[in-house]
Amino acid sequence: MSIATIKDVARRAQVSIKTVSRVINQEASVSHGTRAKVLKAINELQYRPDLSARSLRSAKAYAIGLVYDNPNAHYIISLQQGVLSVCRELGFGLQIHPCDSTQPGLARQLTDLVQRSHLAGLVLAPPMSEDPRLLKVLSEHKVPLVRIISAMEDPGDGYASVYVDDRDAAYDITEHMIQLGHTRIAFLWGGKQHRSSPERFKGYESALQDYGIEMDKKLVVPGDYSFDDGFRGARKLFALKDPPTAIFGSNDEIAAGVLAAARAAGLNVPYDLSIAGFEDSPFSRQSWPALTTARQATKTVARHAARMLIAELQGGSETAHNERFSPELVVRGSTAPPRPPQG
Amino acid sequence: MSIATIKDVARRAQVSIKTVSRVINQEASVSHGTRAKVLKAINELQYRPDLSARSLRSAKAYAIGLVYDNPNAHYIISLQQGVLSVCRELGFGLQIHPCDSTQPGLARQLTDLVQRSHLAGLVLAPPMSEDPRLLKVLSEHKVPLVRIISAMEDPGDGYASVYVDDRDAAYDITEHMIQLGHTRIAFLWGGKQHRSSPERFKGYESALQDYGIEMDKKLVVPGDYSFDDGFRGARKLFALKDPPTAIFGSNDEIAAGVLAAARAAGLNVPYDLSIAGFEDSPFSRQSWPALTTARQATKTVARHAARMLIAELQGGSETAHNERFSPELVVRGSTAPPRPPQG
DNA sequence: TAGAAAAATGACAACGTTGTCAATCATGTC
DNA sequence: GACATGATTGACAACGTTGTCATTTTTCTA
Repeated sequence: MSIATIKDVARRAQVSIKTVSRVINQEASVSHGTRAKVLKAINELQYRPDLSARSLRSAKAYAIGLVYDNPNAHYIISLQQGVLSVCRELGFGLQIHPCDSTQPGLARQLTDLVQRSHLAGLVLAPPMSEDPRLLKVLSEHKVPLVRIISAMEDPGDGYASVYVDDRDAAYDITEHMIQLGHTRIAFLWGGKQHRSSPERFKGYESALQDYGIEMDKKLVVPGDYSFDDGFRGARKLFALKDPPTAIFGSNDEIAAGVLAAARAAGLNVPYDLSIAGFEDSPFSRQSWPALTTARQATKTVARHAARMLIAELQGGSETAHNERFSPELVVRGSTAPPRPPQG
Repeated sequence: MSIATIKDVARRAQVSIKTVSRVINQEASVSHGTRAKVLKAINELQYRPDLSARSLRSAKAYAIGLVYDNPNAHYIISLQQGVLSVCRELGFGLQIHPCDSTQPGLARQLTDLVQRSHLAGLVLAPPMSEDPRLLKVLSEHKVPLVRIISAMEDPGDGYASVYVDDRDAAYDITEHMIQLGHTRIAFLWGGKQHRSSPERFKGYESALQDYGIEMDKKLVVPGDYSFDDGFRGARKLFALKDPPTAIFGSNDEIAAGVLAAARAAGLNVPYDLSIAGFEDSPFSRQSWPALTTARQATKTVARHAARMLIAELQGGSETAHNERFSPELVVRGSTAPPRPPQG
């Protein structure tokens, strides 16, 4: 049994190939009877249109690309799931493109990808979505795209974006700790490459400010979005004369490092030390105690990004509108009121 | 600036399009001078061959598919990374295809995928790789594929496979606990859908046997590859009159559940209870104590699977040879000798 | 140096689909 | 019943590439 083409269907249904094409593409002006005949033939032959031929001939595109560079498995899978769910819904294909954001030829690589694979456009995850130079090149090549970003004021050459309000959520987490009674709250920074890092810091900063707590610079530690930096940062903090009673790690992985360091130091979390993360990764649910964190809803965010991209292509609306998501505070067992002063 | 095609290159290099095609495809019999001229033109025009046109015309395929249904983010990312690294090396594209292994039309869906997207073949992850009915249909449709499996004797219709020796590794883990001095070692099962579950159990079983330890059926608990089942299973075990001193969870997620249950019950891991998992997921490294586990090297496995698939296509060797990987025991802080009997 | 073999090159069809445009058919109007 | 109108259908080119096969050029042999 060989593979059926549109010609085979046309022959069997006794119509022209163009008519079959019309039925497949749900174009108007096909009579009821003809459509039925064609559908019957398609069914009998188990015909499926060839994607290469289709995208070769047609100006329309039938796939989008998802571009990311992020070592975080859970985040990426969520992105993929979100984008893919929309793609399946709307009959689009998905081309994943993990890459190295620091690689020099990246812009070129992406324009090539779009061109060679006839992609309708790209969904860009951080940190690529926040790289002005990259965006400029893509814009010059007129590559349609939607950005997933974490800072509102981020310049984007007029590109549509899905904005995840990290600052707001970081504020909530800090506020939560303050309301528990903490005043010595440490902050562990995430990677400098990500726009989300300063955003989360700003949220932390302004919560302290709003509650009249002066920021102690010794409690603010630089680092990357990694377990090891969390571990190391926590040890530095423990060694202080006046150590913090709460630590806010810029993401769950950092918080995991802090948790490990706390346990290694014999500290009882949350009674000796409160810990919060950011992301609502599986780790945050499965650790003991489970981590207080901010739920990012990455899947939903990705879904919206994909939908916006496709809508933009089809509707052709020139107004690059943005959408905003605010991660939601999730309180779990890793945060509690500080121990009352010994006496 | 519009997009350059092979014609533009041919015109600029003053040769026929066929010659350009030959240069691109690195065919023999192109003179040195001509090749240089063509390459120059390609460079100047930033020409990149169109993948649709290429795969439409040519019988060769330029992409493979990766099929999985697995809720485990880390596992999937590793698979993707492994397969993708080979694809990039050899100039292939990758089509990911997450799916539901229990869905009725799956076989059809996969043959469609291969046909419509001109895929050269598929890499099948568990549990699809272990479903005889699915394999039968794919075999009938002559879909080239390589399976990633966890049981040697698994029938596969002559398909090549990469075999991960879960039984062996489970034996090692159990042996490790026995050598620490444990005799009451519990086993928490993984999902029934996965062939790996009975394999891991068999490894556990035969280690006990080899060391002359009689298996206590009360210490063997059914479940799925999930945190919750680990948590619940552990609580059941703790409630026994004579509880285990060590628990072997069929994967790291189960072990995470056990760890949480232990902490909730006030048990000190590893001194009151040893715990081991399976997979070497990030969790196992980041929990406290870090989990003793078996490193699956999924990335390497995936890389080999992809390489085998592509080699099979190109070499056309009919002998479906298999490859075997044995996960490696990783001893971390979650296992220790049992407490000496209280006196 | 003629002739043969081998290497290099090109003309053209073909892959399976959709776009363009013309042709045919059905329907309604007077 | 002739004509206009709009709905339905089909013939054919085109998308950008590679496969086939013929032709030209170069190299080797005697």
